[in-house]
Amino acid sequence: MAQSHSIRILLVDDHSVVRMGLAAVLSLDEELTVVAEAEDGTQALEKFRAECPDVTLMDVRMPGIGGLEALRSIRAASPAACVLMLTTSELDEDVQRAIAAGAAGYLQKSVTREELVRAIRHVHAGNRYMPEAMQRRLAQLAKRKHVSSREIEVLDGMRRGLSNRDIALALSISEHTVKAHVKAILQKLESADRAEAVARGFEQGLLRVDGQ
Amino acid sequence: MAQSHSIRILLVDDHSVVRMGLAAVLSLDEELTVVAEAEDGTQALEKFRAECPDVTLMDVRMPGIGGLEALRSIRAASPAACVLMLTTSELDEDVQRAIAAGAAGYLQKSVTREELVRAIRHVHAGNRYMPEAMQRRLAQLAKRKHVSSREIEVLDGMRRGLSNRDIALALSISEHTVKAHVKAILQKLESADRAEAVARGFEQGLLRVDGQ
DNA sequence: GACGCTATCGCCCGAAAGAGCTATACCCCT
DNA sequence: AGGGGTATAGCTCTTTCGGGCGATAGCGTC
Repeated sequence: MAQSHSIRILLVDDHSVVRMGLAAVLSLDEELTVVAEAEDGTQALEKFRAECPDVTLMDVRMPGIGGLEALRSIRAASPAACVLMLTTSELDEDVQRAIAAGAAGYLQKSVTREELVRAIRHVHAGNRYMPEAMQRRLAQLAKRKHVSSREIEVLDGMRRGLSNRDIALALSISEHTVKAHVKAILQKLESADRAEAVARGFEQGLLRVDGQ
Repeated sequence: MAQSHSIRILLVDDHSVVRMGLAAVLSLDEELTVVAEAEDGTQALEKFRAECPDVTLMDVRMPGIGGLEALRSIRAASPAACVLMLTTSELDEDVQRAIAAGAAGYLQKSVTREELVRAIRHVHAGNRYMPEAMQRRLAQLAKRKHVSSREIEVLDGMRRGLSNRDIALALSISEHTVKAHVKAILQKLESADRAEAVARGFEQGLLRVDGQ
């Protein structure tokens, strides 16, 4: 079998157009072979198990089980899995999470053919791949204060227009505690009031349009 | 020339991967010819002028001059232009604006090859093309109360954490007027307070992560 | 074990927000 | 000419918010 020096690739993206684009780009290189495609996280895990690809190219944002969860599942099933994450938007939060979850690299979809191929070879060789723009973003991200999960629950209450008291009721804690959380949130997000905090939440990917 | 029955197409998308995917999809059909590609709004207008394509496939969201403005420019230059807008997210606000700006149709990037080709033929024949999902979205959208541009300015002030007085100063109007606007915004967006209003603003595409 | 971070709970207080009410002037469309 | 939407402006009142000042307890790390 002459496949030993061929890089076997799994494509995961909910947009068929993007899958076709990636397939077209990759087919130009003899060494790269797309062995399977998936259009959501569940399929991705199935195909991964079935094909054991050398490299997985996966969109971060997908309906249903998102790319991040799929990444975690894959890495759980096969810790050595080599997964390159793709993103349209550069929603910061995701980059960090993906790295933490063991992504081998992170790319924007605006990537050129050359860089994409380079990235695939790079991660296949066992390295990490992170474009400069992303690195800068990560650096910025690292500067940001970490917002705890409890605080995000409170922030989500604000986003839904709840008063401190209502949030307290919803979370079964005292209003004073909620105020303490709100205060911490405003500090961490450098916001003057809850409205700005909610805006920052969206900007930083802590809150999502599609309802978390 | 046997080109009379060939549909000449201009592709506009900032993601090269997507352009290649579209090109790959379209090349499967003999009748469809991609005559040019552009990766931003400015280029789109240039290429449009140079090639006078029968159909333009354009992404809504692009860096710099967005797809909507490009659409307007093209329609201004050539009112009969046939432009199909493509979108990743289904950010509601844009659909409506694109229709208003004279788009011949609206597609999501998750579209199948068949539907894409059908859509192109359809609009080339002079019809409008709007998938059911989009139509439903438009219907929902129509129910929403229209937020005036002045109100969006005020909403943007809230998003930046400004108090009513600060917004008043920034817009050179009285604080009372700002309060009136805020009240109108809360009503229209069915929000309990400014925090929820800001959240709705993001959800409805009135506010954007990338800074409007 | 000490430190840091988090979650929890407490009080006081001034400033801001939002509800309720009214009113004028403008523009566009019918 | 009239009606609907918008922008502007004013008033009062109650609620909420956010700042400032605390405190205790748990959990993980160094």
